[in-house]
Amino acid sequence: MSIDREYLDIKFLPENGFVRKRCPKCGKYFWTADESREICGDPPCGSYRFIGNPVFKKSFEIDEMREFYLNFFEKRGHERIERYPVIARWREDIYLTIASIADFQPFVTSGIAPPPANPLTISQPCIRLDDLDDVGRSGRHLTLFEMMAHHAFNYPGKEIYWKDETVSYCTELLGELGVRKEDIVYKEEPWAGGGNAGPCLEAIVAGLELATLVFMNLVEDKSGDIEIKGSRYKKMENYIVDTGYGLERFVWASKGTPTIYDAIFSDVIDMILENSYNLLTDPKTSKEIVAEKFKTGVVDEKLNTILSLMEKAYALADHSRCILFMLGDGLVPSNSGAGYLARLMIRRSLRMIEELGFKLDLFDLVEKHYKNMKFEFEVPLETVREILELEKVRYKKTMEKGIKLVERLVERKKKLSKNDFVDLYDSHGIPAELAIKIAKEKGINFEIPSDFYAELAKKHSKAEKEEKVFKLKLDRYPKTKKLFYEDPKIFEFEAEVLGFEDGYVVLDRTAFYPESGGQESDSGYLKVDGKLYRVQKVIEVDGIVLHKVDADVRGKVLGVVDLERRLRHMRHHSATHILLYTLQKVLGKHVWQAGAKKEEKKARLDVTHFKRPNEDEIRKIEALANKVVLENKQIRWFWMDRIEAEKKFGFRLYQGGVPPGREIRIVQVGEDVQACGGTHCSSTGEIGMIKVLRVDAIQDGVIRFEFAAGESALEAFNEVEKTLKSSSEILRVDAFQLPKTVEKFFEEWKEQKKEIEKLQNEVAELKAEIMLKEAEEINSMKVIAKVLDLSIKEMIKLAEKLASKGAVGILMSGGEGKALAVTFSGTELDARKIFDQLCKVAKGSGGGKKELVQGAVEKLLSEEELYKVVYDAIFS
RNA sequence: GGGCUCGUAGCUCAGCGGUAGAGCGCCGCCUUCGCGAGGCGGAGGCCCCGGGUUCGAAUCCCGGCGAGUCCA
Repeated sequence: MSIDREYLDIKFLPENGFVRKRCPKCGKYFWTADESREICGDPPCGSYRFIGNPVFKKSFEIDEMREFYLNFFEKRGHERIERYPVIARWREDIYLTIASIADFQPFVTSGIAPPPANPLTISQPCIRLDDLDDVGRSGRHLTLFEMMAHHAFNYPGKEIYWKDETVSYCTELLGELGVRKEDIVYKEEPWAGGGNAGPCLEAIVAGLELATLVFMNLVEDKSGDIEIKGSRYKKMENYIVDTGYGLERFVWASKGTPTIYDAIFSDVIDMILENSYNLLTDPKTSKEIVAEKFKTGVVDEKLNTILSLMEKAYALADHSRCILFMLGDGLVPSNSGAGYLARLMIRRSLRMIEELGFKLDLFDLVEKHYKNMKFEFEVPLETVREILELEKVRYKKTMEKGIKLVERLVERKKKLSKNDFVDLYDSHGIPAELAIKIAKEKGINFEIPSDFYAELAKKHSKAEKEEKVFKLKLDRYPKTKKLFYEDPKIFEFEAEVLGFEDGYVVLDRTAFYPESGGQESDSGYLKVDGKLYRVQKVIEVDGIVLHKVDADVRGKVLGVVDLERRLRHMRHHSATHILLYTLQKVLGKHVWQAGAKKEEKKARLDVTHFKRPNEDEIRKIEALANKVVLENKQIRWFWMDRIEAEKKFGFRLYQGGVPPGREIRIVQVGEDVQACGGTHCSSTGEIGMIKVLRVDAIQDGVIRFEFAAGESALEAFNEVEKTLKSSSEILRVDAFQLPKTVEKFFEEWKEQKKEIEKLQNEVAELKAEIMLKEAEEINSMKVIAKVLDLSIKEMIKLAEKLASKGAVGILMSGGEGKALAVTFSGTELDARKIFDQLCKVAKGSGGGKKELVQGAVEKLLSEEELYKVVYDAIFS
């Protein structure tokens, strides 16, 4: 069925008096029960008609509206589901939760895993930063909004409900709120997102799109036969009701306020207006000006300043709400990755606070939202405060530095090029507007170059990286049986060779652990007919384990895993779980794994945290981790249904990434629970001990812990001890005296260096005086030509003194395979000319200035020869 | 994940192949009844670290460490 025809089989619509029309303005089809309606009414084909004229029979607050909605669907057989975090931990393809359906992609929507309930209803907070610039200005854009939804997941042979019921629910819900069906427009608008697509009806009331009813039955496929918004899709076996009802829009429609912001967080807006120095009018007047704009679309020029500030106040109210969810759900601000989105929002807010002259803190607004919203967050408000405080300090520092930079630039160049503007923003974080303001204060006026933003965009548009694919055809092999999952302590096994592909042996079963989850692969050997073949590397592709071996082995083999290496990996892997658990305990719930690697000699764990832990914290972390080791807790692993595991343990499971499939492997180390495919010790005691080796900030917001467990820890200790010992032997002091001794030596070294310089200076002065006395005089110039045994530095010093006393000449000293030379002149004669003359006699090169030249020549000359060079230079 | 910028005196920075500099701060002296201010003098540098190129590197190239910033 073509996508256009997908709408024709919805019986509910014609049965209830809806007719299909085509909008003459936008050319799109829509359904209406009002026979006189000609246009779809969706802006720009129509305008908002509910402002000052609410469309519901009563006005709702956010909490009431949400409860009304969820209750409506609960009464109709849907199970209510708790919200998911706004940071999409269960997804690898997006950072933020952008829709309620995102909660169930990709495993539920693709049919691999069952939904947590079916049908279900939820109100999911979502963050979208695509229209960031419109927030505050348009009156309707938000960065964070709640998408209320009901979802039904249909499978072949098991349908819950489909299009008819969905449209019927929507009509009924709106009816209960007081909207006549004649006032609803269902507009046809194909939908696509997150790898899925399908036909969709937008429910529009009084010009406002209140809900989107998506009938998701397509999946992205390069060879698919349906094209939507530039991508190709094919039909899915299962089909899903994916609805989205904008909670904030419902509240807005129920109140009819000038903007959506006034409807949902008016008290936060009041807090901003009442505390902003730059908004000189009283809040009431300011609001009336805005109301006027949205009612008539016309604004008095003189009020533009107030309007622009009001837009900022609205945006700030919005941003602070978004920040609360970002930080509350555990996002740590950073200069890269998902954390940058948090920093972006915080910086925008801080800028607006400055522009408004808001005298309270960003945190005060965040706290106000927190108190209003009654949401639960994993990260405590106190941590949010600390993070915001740090970000504020950082921002101020950047701005101060930037302002000085612009001032210097303007003073020196007296102008700013387009490149300067681009560079200031891109490399130093100074927006063009600010640069212009600073330049103005310096008395120089600029405009933002017209193509400034285009230039920025150009700098950042780069070709997409190519996909890395393993080219081998492995379809014909069955998935390898993984013995290490049955027992991680199987180190010898018998297996059958199934094939040999490009240097890799495929077995029917294996105890070799392939590289994954940051754990390096096993090594060992395969024994065939008494011959040994080294297994150098083990990888896994689509469930098939590949063993890198030099020879094409066949038949039955005995596999022997390198025991020592594997045990070390297991200790490091179990230790990683303990360390992460400890870090979350000591530093807080915002700590998430950002990467990990387990090797033979050491392991490393990267986690999100907003500042470098101090020495005390590190020792505390280390001590607690070792306590878990000493308690010798049991380590267990088991397979579990993915959705059930998520329900029971939360998304904290997905520290090391999101494993595919319906069932996931859970590893429990003491109190810590994670989804993990690695091999582990059977109890924490087997780890022996955990020693933190070093702690680095690999980027803002990400801290790297390098550590060693078991015998590797011992080796690490030995390494340090060895270094300490050899150092202390050199200095002939006890190791404990090293810091004091080294400091003493360093100080002495510095002092002596100074002393030597002083003495050299004095010596040069004396020598210069003697030489001057002995100098020959030609054309009333004192000429000196000497062969000495001095370093280049000493000669330069000497030459400088001679030149300053008005002499000219050459100093020369032997070097390895060459001769060092310095020419100098305290007269009109150019020392470079003397050096050029010198090079005519002995090949060499050098350079300097008129008074002093240094360089080297091929051979050492005699003093007579040098005199001649100087004469020639004088008389040529 | 990718791009860009920066590491030089206690601080803010200049220098960008040819003997390490400025302003502020610090110390001493002069001027003053004293303070402020001014004048004169001085101390204070592994020019982030390690390689390379070069007769010569703070300066150019490569690698590392540290800081900052923008984009996805």
